[in-house]
Amino acid sequence: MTSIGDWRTYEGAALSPALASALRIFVEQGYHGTSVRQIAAGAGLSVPGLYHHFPSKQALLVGIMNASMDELLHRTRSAMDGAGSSPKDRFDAVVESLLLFHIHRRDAAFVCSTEIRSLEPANRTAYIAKRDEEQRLLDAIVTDGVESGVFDTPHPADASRAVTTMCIGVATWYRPDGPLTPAELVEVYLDIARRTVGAATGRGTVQRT
Amino acid sequence: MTSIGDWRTYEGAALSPALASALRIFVEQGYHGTSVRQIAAGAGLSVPGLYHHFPSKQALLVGIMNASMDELLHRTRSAMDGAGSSPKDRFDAVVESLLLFHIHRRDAAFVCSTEIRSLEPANRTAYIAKRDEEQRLLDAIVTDGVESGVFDTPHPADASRAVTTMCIGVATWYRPDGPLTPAELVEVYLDIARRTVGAATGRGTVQRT
Amino acid sequence: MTSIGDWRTYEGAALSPALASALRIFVEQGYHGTSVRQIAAGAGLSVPGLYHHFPSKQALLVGIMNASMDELLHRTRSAMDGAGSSPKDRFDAVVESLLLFHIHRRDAAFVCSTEIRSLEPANRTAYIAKRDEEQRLLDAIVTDGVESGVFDTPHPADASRAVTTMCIGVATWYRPDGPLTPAELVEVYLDIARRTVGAATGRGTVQRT
Amino acid sequence: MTSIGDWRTYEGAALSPALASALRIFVEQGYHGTSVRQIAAGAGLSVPGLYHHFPSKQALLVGIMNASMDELLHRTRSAMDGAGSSPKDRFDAVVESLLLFHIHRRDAAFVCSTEIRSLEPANRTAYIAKRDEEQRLLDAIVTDGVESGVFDTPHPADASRAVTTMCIGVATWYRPDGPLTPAELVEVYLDIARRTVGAATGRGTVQRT
DNA sequence: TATGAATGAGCCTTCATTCAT
DNA sequence: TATGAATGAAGGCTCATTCAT
Repeated sequence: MTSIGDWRTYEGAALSPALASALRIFVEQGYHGTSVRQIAAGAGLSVPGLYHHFPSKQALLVGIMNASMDELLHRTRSAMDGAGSSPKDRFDAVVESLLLFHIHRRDAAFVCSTEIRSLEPANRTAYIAKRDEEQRLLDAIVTDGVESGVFDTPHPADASRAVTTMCIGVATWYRPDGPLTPAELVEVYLDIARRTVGAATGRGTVQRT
Repeated sequence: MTSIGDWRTYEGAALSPALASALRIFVEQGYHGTSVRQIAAGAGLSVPGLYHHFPSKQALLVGIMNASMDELLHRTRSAMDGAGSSPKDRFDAVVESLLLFHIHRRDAAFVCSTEIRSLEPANRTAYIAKRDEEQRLLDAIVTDGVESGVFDTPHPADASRAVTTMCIGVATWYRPDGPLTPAELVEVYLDIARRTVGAATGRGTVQRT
Repeated sequence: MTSIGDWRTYEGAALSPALASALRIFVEQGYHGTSVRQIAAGAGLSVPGLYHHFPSKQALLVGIMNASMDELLHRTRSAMDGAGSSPKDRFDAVVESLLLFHIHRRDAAFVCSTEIRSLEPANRTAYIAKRDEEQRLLDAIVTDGVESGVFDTPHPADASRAVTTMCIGVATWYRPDGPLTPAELVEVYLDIARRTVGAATGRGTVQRT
Repeated sequence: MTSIGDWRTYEGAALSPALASALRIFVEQGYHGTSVRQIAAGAGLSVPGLYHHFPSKQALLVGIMNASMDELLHRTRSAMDGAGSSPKDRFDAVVESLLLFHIHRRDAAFVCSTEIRSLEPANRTAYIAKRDEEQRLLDAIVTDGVESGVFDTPHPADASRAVTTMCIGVATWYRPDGPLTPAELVEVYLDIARRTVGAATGRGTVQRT
């Protein structure tokens, strides 16, 4: 759906009513705190009506989490593809992609980071593979940047994970009606992220001691 | 229990059997995914025996979360008290305190960051007040450091939160049998955290472009 | 379909796909343990497609049980008609008919003896009338044989029922790939049945004490 | 409970209220046609109260069937033990034991013969082993009697099974308020059973052809 | 004719909690 | 203090059946 070039564009998520209802309530009450009856009611369906579309409550969670991670992976790859070969540009693209996703798909991203343990083993394995794939995209760029000298950190893997962690954290606290617009948040966090990996910021804010 | 000076020392947590059992299972299954029967069995108690010590399942969660946040606040204040007045030293002390807590109280910290929504409103309000109090301790130091010129970031509040976020994230992935000892992890993350707020690192690793 | 003379001949049952599917699953799981969805799937139909042919699950059971009992009655009457007037010959004919039916219509016969209680009252009444009619055919022959002195039992009604019971029981345990061919089983059970009603066997195996 | 000598004595079955209720309804509606709610109501319990005593609906069925078969085995062995070494006496004892059981434990016996397929695989295997053990007790006596010349049948195994089948069938139709007292029924069926295996009856009812 | 979609009722089971002993 | 027994409410899920298309 998202082709190269529009990885920055978010319109209303295309979740089915059932998934959208499940997502809404999972965010507020968690997977185990949510009843199928609530999900059905939120989707304007009877319980068997809900089961007509999804075979189980677990399938709803899997549907949300896999669709989200697939979208994130797709967008991140698009961002990388459009960013050229410079590690700095590629780093910026991936971080921006992470940030925009966690801003505009806040609920889904929150559930993704919160309900991994609620996935049944096979589903968890599959999901984690995708999540790790996403993490490796950033890892490779950071390693590349350090090796080519444009990044400067003695702990590329830890720095990469720290960047991911803080971007994921955005889904926990960001509010559209808060003080930061998405663009402002991206600017702020890009600055922080670049520092984390030792990419000099445009304004040269870090001096030698 | 923890007096000034030993905020770095962690021994076996002093949770009662009931709280310890609840914590263990909450980590794996979440609050709503855990039954009172499981908790009682894990504590070697009958169900009414458990209710003799705690009046409800919610009380167990409150007990875990409040005790944890109290301990963190206490340790962090001890760390600050022993760090003198330099913003850099105070920053390092608070970050190290955060890291050690999320390493050594990993399960409790994980539940604290995961189950806020499972708290009943009054309990949630009280807990969030403590959590914000902890956050403000770091915020004040960062602001102070920026104003006094030893830190350099245009976004002190966001940087402070980012540092907290990445420290909290440690509880999600740290394993005692992993590649990093607690001391090594502290060193790595202190480096990352200092960069985030523009505190020059000891080795002057970042140059101007 | 079965005319006088071929009451011994069994070819593939002429059940419709829906009835055949229902029968197959009723045998394994019982009427109440079988869902309409399973029946439809087994018949290669959608659920509404199944309802196009049969108005209810109950109608499927009625269809199986009535068709089976009608077939048995028809075959038994054909057997009697071809057996002449001797009570011994008539007895043998009816017993053989019972046996062949419970061998070749094993599944249907099993359901007939097992699911009477699953019939709604009106259907049950109608079915039991047929079943009793079948039983009376044998009862009359036994009584006749006793009165005419060719059978010797002080309990004709009980003996007749015992014979029926053991023949019905064949449907429970007979396996086409077991040690007995249908013809052998008929021979064995005819011997047993004759003894039951005191019809001297061909080999005069029983002596006075 | 039943010691040698009182295998003929039946007093009120010692089933717990839950098992008694389950049995009563299983007889009328079958296992799958019976709801746990009905069983609980019939036992004067709430549904969780029922589950306090039995962990599942299946456990109720297993409880009924295993207890019944255990009782039958025990009574049959007692009957054999008290019957001396003569095959005729031993045969009579086992058949009488079978008959009395199917008269006085009619409901349980009916469920035993009807709900085997409702047992989960492991439970079914265990139950069938007991049932076969019971059958082998009679098989051995018949074989013994044929070998020693007091019984006369060319098909001892089939005759033995036929006897068992007709005794089991008693549970299907016997009514305490019917025309036969238990003692009369035993007399009638003992006569029929003896004929089946070619044991001469006391009154010499069968002649040579 | 055939089916995707739907539903009220009910399934077995478990929940957090209580209370008599 | 500790527990066997109990319960109203709710859990996830499936039932036989219907209907618009």
